[in-house]
Amino acid sequence: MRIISADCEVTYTGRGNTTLARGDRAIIIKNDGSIGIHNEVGNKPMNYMGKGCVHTEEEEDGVIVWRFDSKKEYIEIIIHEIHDDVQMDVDNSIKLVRDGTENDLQAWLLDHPETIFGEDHNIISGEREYQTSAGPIDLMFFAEDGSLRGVEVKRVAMLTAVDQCSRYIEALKSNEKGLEVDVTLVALDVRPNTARLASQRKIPFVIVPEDWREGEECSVE
Amino acid sequence: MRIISADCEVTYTGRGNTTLARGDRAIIIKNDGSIGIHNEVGNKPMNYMGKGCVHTEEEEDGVIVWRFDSKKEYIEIIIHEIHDDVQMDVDNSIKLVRDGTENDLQAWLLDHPETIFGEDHNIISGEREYQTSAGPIDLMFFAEDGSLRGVEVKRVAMLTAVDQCSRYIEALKSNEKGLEVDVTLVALDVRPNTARLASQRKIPFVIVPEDWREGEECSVE
DNA sequence: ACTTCGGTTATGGCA
DNA sequence: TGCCATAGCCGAAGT
Repeated sequence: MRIISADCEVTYTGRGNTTLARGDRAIIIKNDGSIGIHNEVGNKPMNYMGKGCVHTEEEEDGVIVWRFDSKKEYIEIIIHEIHDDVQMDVDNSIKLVRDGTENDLQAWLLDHPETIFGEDHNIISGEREYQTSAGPIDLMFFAEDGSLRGVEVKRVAMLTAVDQCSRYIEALKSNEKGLEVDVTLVALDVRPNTARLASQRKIPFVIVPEDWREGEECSVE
Repeated sequence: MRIISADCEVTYTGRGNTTLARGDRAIIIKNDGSIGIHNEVGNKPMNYMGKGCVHTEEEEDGVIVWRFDSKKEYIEIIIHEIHDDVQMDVDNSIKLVRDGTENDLQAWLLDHPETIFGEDHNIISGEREYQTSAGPIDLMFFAEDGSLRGVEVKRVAMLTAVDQCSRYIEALKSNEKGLEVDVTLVALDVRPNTARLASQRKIPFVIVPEDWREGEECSVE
């Protein structure tokens, strides 16, 4: 990647419009064609464009103009002065390994329905990504009495998670007529407003302890 | 900011856990204490931490270990070799100016209820951020006949926007008893699924032309 | 190509 | 400070 320190001004046009007045910035141009213009605060660039944009350069009235063009977006940088310009070579084949994602939590919950429904539950089986007319629900458990017990899993549950549950209930009630149906919200963290809304709508929610995996190892012993 | 090209490996612990095997990366440390570890793809760092984390450095068994510590998060970088290490000074006082945001659209719609309700509307007045028990709704218009006509504004409306409308209707109906109430979804783009859900729930929606501001200038003339 | 959804979302605004 | 909603969200997976 190429990293440039420059006195510059930036205009962006595309999904919105932005202008950035003249000043010193760090410009990062990566090999995949993505570009970011950084100030001294935070990880997000002030301006940016995704992979695959085309970089052109020309001189107009004594200043250099860089243009970055994708189909529907456009950045123009007026370069008044370049202070520094370095090249850094970087490995891009090695992938980051994630652990403790929502995906992991889902898989774990599938094997631990007692976390959701209590030790005396009557769940026979369960599956992931059960299809409903409102989209796939994270987990679906099947109980001895024939009832369907859906579960929406989140790391952090906010208001929209409750809305999702409502949509699934709506869909299941109209499609699985005659069957007993409920949907439970399960998360590591449920915000106060979210808990309130869930209660209002009679949607049960369960908070999973942060150390769910450690708890697992203990219970195995 | 300081930018380092280094052969390194990274572990992150906090909201989740990640590991990144040894390889060449670009490490950006900003003055506000944020840090990002970049590969050659995209604008997002592979690993990162927000402003205010504390940087310590020590040597262990011949390799250098950098630690970045905030209250609840933690990054450890094992530095095998530093290829390059540059300092770039950057202006951080100049703000990015945005235009055409949802905020601008809201302000414009407040002055143009006909866009939402048609030329023969009976709106007397309107205000922004009208408080409901489900949070503030973007716009509230007051009609001649005393009815309340809420508007949720989005640039791009997805399913969650419909859910928001439902929440506001829920809240308004229970708190403004006796008054006629409706909520309209207004956006530059309403996705097909979103339109379907809105129709199902009898929530009207309006698509504003992309050139709404230009249209304004024309109609003024 | 487009849509949908998770994310260590980040970031700003407001209570 | 904590909580909520937006974002030019990004990026990935499925269709």
